[in-house]
Amino acid sequence: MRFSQTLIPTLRENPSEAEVVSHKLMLRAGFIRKLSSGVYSYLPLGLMTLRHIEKIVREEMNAAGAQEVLLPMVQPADLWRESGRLQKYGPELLRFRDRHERESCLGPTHEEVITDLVRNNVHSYRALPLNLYQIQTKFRDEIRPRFGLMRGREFIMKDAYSFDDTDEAAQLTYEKMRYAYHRIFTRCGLAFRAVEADTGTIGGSFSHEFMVLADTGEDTLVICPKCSYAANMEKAACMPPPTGEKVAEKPLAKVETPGKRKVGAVTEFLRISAKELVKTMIFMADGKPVAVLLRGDHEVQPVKLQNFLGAVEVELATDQECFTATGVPSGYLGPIGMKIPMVADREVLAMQNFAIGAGEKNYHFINANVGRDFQVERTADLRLITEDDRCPLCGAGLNLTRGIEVGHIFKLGTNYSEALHAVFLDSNGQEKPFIMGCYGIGVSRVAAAAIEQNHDKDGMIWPLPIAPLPLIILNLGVNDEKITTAAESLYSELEEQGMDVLLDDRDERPGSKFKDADLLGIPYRLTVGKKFAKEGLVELRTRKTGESVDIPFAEVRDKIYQMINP
RNA sequence: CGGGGCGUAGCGCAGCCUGGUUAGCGCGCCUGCCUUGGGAGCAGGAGGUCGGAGGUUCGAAUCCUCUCGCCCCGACCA
Repeated sequence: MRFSQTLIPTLRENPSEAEVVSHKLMLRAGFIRKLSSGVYSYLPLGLMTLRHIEKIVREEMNAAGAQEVLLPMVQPADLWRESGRLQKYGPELLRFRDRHERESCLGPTHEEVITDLVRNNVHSYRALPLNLYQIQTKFRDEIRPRFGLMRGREFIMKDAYSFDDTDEAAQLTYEKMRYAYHRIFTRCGLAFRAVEADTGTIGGSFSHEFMVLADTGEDTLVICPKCSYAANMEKAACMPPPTGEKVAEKPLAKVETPGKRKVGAVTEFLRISAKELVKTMIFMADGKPVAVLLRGDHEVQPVKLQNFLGAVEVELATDQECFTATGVPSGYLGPIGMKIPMVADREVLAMQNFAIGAGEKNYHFINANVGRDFQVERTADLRLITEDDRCPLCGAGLNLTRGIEVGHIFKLGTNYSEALHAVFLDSNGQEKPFIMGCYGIGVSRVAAAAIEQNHDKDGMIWPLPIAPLPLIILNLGVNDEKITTAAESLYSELEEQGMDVLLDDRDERPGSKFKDADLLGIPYRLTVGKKFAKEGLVELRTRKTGESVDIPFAEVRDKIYQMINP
């Protein structure tokens, strides 16, 4: 590929629309251009990277026994009505009518279509297990697209759907996919972790998210450095509190705390730490108030509370809702005399002689104790895990890390097969719904995540397997016959050997070529310039390390070939 | 949808508040000279319905109304 003849519109300055580094760099390096909000065109270099990711995905999916298909992007609304998701999915599902006034939608995902395909064509346990995947453009009408390819409305996704006859078989399929995903992201050259995730509204027994580790990631992960434990913050379990030494219970006392409402103000006033106070927070769970008791320095994890209560929606109550529900102004709420259902975080049980709101304006109690002063019937792990917590499996200290979700695997069970009546006959002639799983990889997001994880101030630094090309050759003497001949012959020989090479044959000054080569992040760079003219040497530089070596021209081909095709 | 901000040349911006010749600047682009190992220099040049529509005015990039698009924060999410 010749730089001069390829559409690589590099930009010297950062486009004002971009906020995150992958977005900025993809625009600057001429990988993508925006058409409209959340919708991007892929230019040659961007597409080359996507193709490399896709190739790895295909190879590993095929190796895991999955078969590639390509499903329609335009889908009939009736199918979505049948699964019940036409209502549930909400405005993220882009709907429209065709010329015959038929209701249609753009596929944000393909559970319905695949289940329809399978129910019409697979009827026997003999055909199972079946695992079908596709690499397709999805459209989700996101409320707020942002961060370039990281959260576009249109994006490329690999999605696979598995169909099994028994739970054990489905479990095996799930494990195969988990293994395939490990191989895929490893082969992409990315640092990642698989974490336990909340199954969310999809339900099902379990789910793992594959997270590319990057400081700029949107999600926070909890990782144990000693054992294999890794989880999403939403899911991360907190160890039950240690049953410490019991100390003597002090008498409960009421103290005036005028105007002290926030934890910080109360503890400062009482000269105690937040760990010696139990705060009472009111949440509205599907419209009904619930009081949550929590150690002063902890925070509620709403998803845990939601799951514990079996609620669809959980929200922190407003001050008004608090007062209406309890008759006490927020800030002085306490468990004693609480009129509404209460639930305590487990950690509260380990506390003694702690402060609480008195349930009366401008007063708190000190030296309160569970059991003596009030009862808690329901306790659970409800709080957000912190850096001070210990691994729930092995007890080691935990690390919190940022990550970007690039893959998600779910065991779906029979949710969709039952809704769409997708059934088969088992060996006993019994009709049964397929046991399904679904497995997604955000292909375009992988590219963005790779940049978030691998870049420096000069530009991208692509891992070799997914780089648009492995090598760029800089001709620093386009007006020098000797240098040009050498660069051109090197280029054509390597291309003949089947290697993708970008030849910078532009009539630009050396500085510009170096800057662009860095920006594009191509792993290896060969410079043919004045050192060649004088001494017959070309410079080989590694983008990641910045290390360079001078190599006699005659040895370069072999050296390159070894490095790039190990 | 709520809050904030921005649309002026391919990119980044100034000008707008306080209306007044031909709308500027840097980068990029084209031509020539010169230069050639980390985004050189000189000279010349092309490129604008000032997002769009309507209004106020002798006169609108500038003031008013409407509208479209984009970005950021929040709720939501691969």
